[in-house]
Amino acid sequence: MKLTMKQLADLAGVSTTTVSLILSGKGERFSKETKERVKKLAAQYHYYPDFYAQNLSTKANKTIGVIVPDLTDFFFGEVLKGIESVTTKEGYTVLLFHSQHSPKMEKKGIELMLSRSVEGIILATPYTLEENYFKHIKATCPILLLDNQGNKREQGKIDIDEKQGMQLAIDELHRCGHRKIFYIKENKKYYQLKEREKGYIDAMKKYHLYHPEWMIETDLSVEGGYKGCEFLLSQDKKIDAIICANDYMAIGAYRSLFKHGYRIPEDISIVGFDNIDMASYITPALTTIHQPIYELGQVAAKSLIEKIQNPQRPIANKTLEPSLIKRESVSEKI
Amino acid sequence: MKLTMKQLADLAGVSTTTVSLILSGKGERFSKETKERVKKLAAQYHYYPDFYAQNLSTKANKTIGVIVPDLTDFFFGEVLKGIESVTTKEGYTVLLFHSQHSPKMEKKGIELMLSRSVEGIILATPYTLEENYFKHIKATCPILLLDNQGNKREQGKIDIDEKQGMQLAIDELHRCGHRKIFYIKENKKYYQLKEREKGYIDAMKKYHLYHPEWMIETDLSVEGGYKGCEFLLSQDKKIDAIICANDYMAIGAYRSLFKHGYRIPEDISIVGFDNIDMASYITPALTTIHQPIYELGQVAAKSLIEKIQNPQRPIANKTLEPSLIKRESVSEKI
DNA sequence: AAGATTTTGAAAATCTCTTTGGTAAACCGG
DNA sequence: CCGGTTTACCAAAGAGATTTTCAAAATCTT
Repeated sequence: MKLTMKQLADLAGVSTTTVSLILSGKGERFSKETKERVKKLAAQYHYYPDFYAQNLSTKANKTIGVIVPDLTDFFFGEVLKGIESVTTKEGYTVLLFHSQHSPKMEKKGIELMLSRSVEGIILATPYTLEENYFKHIKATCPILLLDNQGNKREQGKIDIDEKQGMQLAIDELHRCGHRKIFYIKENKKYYQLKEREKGYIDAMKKYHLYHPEWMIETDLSVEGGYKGCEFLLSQDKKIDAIICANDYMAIGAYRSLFKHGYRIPEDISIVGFDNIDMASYITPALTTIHQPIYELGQVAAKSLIEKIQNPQRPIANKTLEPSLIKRESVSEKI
Repeated sequence: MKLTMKQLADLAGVSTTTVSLILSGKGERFSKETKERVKKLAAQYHYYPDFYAQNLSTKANKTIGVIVPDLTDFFFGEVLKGIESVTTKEGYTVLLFHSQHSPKMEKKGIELMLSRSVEGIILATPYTLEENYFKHIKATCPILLLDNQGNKREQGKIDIDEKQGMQLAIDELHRCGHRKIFYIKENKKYYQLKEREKGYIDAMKKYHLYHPEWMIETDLSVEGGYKGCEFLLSQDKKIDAIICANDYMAIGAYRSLFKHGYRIPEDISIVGFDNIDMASYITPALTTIHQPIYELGQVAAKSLIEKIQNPQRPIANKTLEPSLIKRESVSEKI
């Protein structure tokens, strides 16, 4: 049912050369009539070149591969949007792969990318890649690790300074007069969370406030935040403020606090982490740490495209800075 | 830098036929040594066949194309997850395209899909397709319209009964004794929203409660819901309940009501629409209409794959039923 | 009008794989 | 030891584009 170029050429009474050159805009040298006849027929029959055949000869497909563990996660969704904003501007197409949090799938994704000769890869997953395999990929096409494990690669790493974000949160709480600052955390899943925890510990030590038992471990989800907060309240401790490892957890904490009749921020202050959309919509609006995730995606895509265009130049490592978004969930005690 | 099959064959001292057959598992007829030698070399050099060349000869790529306007929208994200859950089970790969709410981009996406010889297409965008073009696509590969405009195609349409959802909401409010039921709506963007509005009008008429001025038009967003509610409150009318055209708007309405000191649901009841994750996390948890969106994606993918496997059989139209999720935002007045 | 030049378009090589149709060597029964 | 079967492998023909090279026709020069 699909027309080949040969068939179209026969229809127009010309050779495939002619069709190819005219349709790709390189055919000024042909007579006006020929050009128009070919173009008209192509449109009429909805002709479009076969992508596979095209690639086989040209090898320049203006495609970059992006591998993420989970699209529905706010973080990766945002990163992807950032990436797409620059790729579309630069005329690149994104080939997306969804590893579903499985390192095995991730490897499959990389193979998929390589077999499709993408011009570059952005790997936004948190697993460590075997060193040899990484080298092999790098020999084939540029690859960029986004917010990855923190494994000490010499180049091609883009991330956010998570520790700094936690500093910001604690500095603000301290400035507002809070001292008993608890942390609802999770530490299995991602490298980032370990960094946040380190940040908490360092900052609390800085103010001589560090107590290991002020850290509550739970799941990284609304439900987890709820449970963590319930546990905390059950202990009958005096609480000034709670920092949650992400905004979802903070939303869970809200639910628990409301249930027990606490007022936010009058009784207990809350700080989240990530600045998801919802953070500004809940009541009271959540004070949180903004992670420049969209920018992270943009910077990554820019770096990669630059590398594609100048293969000899190395990809610079980049670390972006988070910022504090003050809203309504922290009270000024002083 | 990338090895071709020919190079690998030379390395192993065999022909490309041999390599091809062995690596694709169709080479039992070769000697054990040859098989092992080839496999070992392939692994050692990380060989994988060029996807484009492969497709050029085989034409069976086990890929279906999915076109959505916006990935970050809850609805499309959920649909995509539903689709992927069945495609991966059936061994199909999804080629995703993001039309960014532009009909022009959408056409480009379709062309992309066709030029890559996908075996089928799921079009999840709300625009009407020119009839001729639609026929052309259908002649090339199966296509399925997901929750589309409601344009009267004879086949290949899958959607949700939005009107029924609104009925459910109003029946429940009425049952609970609410009479002054307002509707915060938007009606420019999607076909679905028009259906919801029709559903509101029909159901209100059924109970002889219909007043056109009880419908407030605003944007389809948290911000829009907030503004719509502010406007409503400014009118000093007696309000029993507010239905919002989606959950985001309901979250906006919460914010406005809290600001003015109203209690939900004691003073005013709220019903949302869509059942997004957040709906169960906010306080009070939002009573809403669950749209079987994930299932919608699943049904669509199943239908399409069935069509691919039995091309002669037509795709059945399907309409899924929404359901009421009772939570905490509606009070029982009786 | 003969030779040079330009215009127009076709033939053929190329890209990498799959698959069909072989062939050469080994083996086997009689 | 000869025709027939197996075993183990290869050559070559596609698949549908792009692109270089080359040839015929038209036009220009003097």
